Amino acid sequence: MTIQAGAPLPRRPATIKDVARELDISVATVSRALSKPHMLRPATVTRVREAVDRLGYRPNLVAQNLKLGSTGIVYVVIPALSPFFYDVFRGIERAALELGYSAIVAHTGRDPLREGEYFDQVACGRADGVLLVSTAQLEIEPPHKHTLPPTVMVLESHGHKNFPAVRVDHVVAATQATNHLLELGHRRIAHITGNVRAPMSVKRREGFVAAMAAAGIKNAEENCVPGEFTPEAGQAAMETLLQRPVLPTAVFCSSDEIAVGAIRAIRAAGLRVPDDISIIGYEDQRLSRIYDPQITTVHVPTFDIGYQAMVKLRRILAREQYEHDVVLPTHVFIRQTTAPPKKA
Amino acid sequence: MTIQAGAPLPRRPATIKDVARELDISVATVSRALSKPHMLRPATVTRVREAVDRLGYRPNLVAQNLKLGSTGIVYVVIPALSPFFYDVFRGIERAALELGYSAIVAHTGRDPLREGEYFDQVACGRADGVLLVSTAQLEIEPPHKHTLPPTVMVLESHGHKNFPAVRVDHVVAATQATNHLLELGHRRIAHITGNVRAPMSVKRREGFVAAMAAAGIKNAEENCVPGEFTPEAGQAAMETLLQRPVLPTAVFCSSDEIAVGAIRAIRAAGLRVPDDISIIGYEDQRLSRIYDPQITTVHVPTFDIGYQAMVKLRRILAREQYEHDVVLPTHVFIRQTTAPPKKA
DNA sequence: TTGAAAGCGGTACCAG
DNA sequence: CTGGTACCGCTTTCAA
Repeated sequence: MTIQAGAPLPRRPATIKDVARELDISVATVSRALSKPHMLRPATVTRVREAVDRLGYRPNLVAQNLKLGSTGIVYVVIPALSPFFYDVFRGIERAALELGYSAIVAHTGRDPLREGEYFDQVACGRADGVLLVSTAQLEIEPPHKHTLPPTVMVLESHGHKNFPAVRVDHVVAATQATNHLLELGHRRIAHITGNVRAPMSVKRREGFVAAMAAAGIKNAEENCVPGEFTPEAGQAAMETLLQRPVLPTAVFCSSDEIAVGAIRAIRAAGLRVPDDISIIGYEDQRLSRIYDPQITTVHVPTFDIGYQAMVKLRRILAREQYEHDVVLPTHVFIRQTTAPPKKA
Repeated sequence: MTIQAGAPLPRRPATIKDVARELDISVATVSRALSKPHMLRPATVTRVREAVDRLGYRPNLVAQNLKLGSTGIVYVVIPALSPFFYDVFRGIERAALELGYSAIVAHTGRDPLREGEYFDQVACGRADGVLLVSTAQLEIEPPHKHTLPPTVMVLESHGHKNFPAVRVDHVVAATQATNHLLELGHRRIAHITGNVRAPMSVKRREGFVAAMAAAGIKNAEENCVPGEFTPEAGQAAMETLLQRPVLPTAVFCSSDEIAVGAIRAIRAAGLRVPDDISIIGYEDQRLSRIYDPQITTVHVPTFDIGYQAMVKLRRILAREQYEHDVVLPTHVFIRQTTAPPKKA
């Protein structure tokens, strides 16, 4: 076990002045050699480059930001690190790369305080804008009202602030899921919701109930059982459902993770998916493809959402025109967990 | 569809000067009222606070950083956003919170260039240090040699640079996994490796071969089939294994995702896990608990690794003593995919 | 207790 | 083509 003494930090980094002094030229020249080489005599540029190498000089970005007033960074603020978020982030990142930005993930753990902090950081010049990825209720603290940075909502729209958004319509998507089940011939369809405090959960339930009503099935509310966005909650909710005197032939789960839990419960009860009960998930997480059986689910175009959100943020920053609210379409991806109901 | 005109960005944020002018006092006083109120007459402090509120003033962090020379931010640089990374990050975050830092995720997509860029950003004052989470081979570009920022490696040690690290010993861990199988009575044990370019893959294989040799089974190399860290690769590798004239009774998979693929292949062949073939994974990803059956795996203490890495980085930044290389223990978590071999 | 001013490390304008 | 210098917004001596 090697104990490291309070080791010296890397020595003071070279500054532009060091380079200027080394070459006995002005800092202005050094600065130009680096950012606008075409303005200088090639020989000068070369000398500067060499000195820069020799001294290991790197421009201090903080100073650069301060002077320029922009950072080329956007904060991607997310409530929770979830697999669902991957693809969204990939889309953001792709666009950021193309547009010359760095996208940095700021995780809040659903803590409104930290969310506020990150907004502050951005408002205070640490980044140029924020992409607010929402999968749950958001609370942006009032203190920031004066100086909210350029923001676009990703996945959701925001209840209170009227931020520009790139999102999907959960009501429509839930309707699609329900219709898929209906079209297979199911009538006794149950729904396991996500965390009811999350607006998306209530919208999905809303879509479910509406689709059922449109098919002539009233009081579908009674077929809804409250859950959370975890396999454990899905399992518990499915167990409740399995106790009822009359079993559903299909279940619309508010997320893929819930679906995984539901399937486990069904199997534990000695029943089979989809033979006895069909299951449809939501989100099209990687999990739904990996799982055995592969889960039929509502695909949310996460990559595109991320991509377009970043593009929109750029337009805002560049003061170009943009569409305030963009809604992307969802689709049902049919895989192995849905089938027509068994003939009784 | 509402087209938003090139909307005005939030108006120029108030600066410390605005506040000073508003109150007809000096900027120094404003600065002090905010950071060292005890130095001022309480009345002054109050007046300043009010003006700050009124104008919506927030100190510009960039300017503050420039002056103070530190940011309170650490970059968590990761090659790929993976579930495995979650818990590591949670640990980092917990420690960061306790120590008064913000941990920001910088994703490189395994692109050495971007990795270099982030290092630069930090070296150039955008953050105080970096936690380099490695799940694969890393290439830090030479140009940064002069001014590498304070860095600690997380999960791995670095082949070339001798960064301080908090990690596990993959050779030992692989030995544990293999021994578990051996102790159950298995002798025909196969191993599906991860991407062979990743050092961790070769270490795991090394541990496997060593454990087999120690049990008197020579040439275990022949039981190794190359894969990648994905379910698809795991499935393909397992299919290869299933073609062999004599089947293994157990398979040590280099990751949980590989295990998932292997299980799929086994089932597709009409065999059962663990009745016909036992499977052990590695990493203890969330997936291994969610999956049905739950996967026996080697637990890597991801949260602790993250936590301790952040603590170490703080010590480095504070110029305190620290242990250069910290190795945390791993354990086999026995779940549902391993059992004694069938009596033939 | 408060103010004036230097300076953090750059960039860009204005001269020459 | 190059140098001098003001300035970005803030903190912190040094004086008053």
